Amino acid sequence: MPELPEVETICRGLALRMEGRRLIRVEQYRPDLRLPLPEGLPGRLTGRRVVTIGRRAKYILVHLDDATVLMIHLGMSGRMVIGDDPETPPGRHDHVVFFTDDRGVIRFNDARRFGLMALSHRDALDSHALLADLGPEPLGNDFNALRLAAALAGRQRSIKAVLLDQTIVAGLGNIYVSEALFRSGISPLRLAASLDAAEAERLVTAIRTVLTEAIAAGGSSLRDYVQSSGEAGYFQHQFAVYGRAGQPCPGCCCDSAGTGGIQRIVQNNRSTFFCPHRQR
DNA sequence: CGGCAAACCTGCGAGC
DNA sequence: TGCTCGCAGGTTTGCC
Repeated sequence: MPELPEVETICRGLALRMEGRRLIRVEQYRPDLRLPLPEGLPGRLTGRRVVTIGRRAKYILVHLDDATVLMIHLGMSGRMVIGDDPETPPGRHDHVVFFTDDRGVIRFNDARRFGLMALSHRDALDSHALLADLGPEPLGNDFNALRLAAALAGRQRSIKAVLLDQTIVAGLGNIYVSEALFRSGISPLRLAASLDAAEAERLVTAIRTVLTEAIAAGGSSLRDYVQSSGEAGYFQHQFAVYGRAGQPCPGCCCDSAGTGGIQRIVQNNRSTFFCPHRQR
């Protein structure tokens, strides 16, 4: 479900509500999500104070005052829902619920259970198995045209598949890959190794701007994503291609002479949306 | 190395 | 109304 902009938006909402608060109770309603939940999870969190909420790729990182870090991945359908009534009983698909010392309630809700939680120690976080192989943050200084070009060199896979690979760059998902490729004018079908330096540069710029704009809009709300506040994000109204098969390409607006509009194709078993006329 | 399908699981909308 | 089908923001695994 959520890609980097949605996770970033959720983190910001959680930070406002959780930083500085003590967890006075944690309830767990099932033993597993995509993976087993950590052994003794409620006991290891109860009584701890939340120091900061951070993010790495699509992981929410809850830093606690004993140097424990709770790592949360939302999978496709996971949500972190903030409430203010500790008496409300858990809803359908609420799997873990956190209660704070100021009567706050944060519910991890995940219908499909593709999400996961794990625990780490602050000092071992970067080498944790879930994070160790992740590529650079696309909005960080380590992500630039030179590095991307180096990562693409020799790759005989489509640029679409490579951008979804979290070890190349961490945080993009199916929506923002399509949007970034559109903005850079590069076809999703191109082999990664075929991009030249100028195209890598355009792609880096497109990735950074689309993510930045999406964060500013509070993410994209399709089926079930909402911010922790319950509000929807609104970047979906700015999609150029995602989910717009058959509609006119916003970049070909003055050329109505049958460019075919936005096409939907399937790559690596996932939908890709693009304009074959504009993306080469 | 890379493509491809399936797996994990539930919900929703479309079409009959 | 109720059924089946296809689709969904992610990631992993196994097979060719």
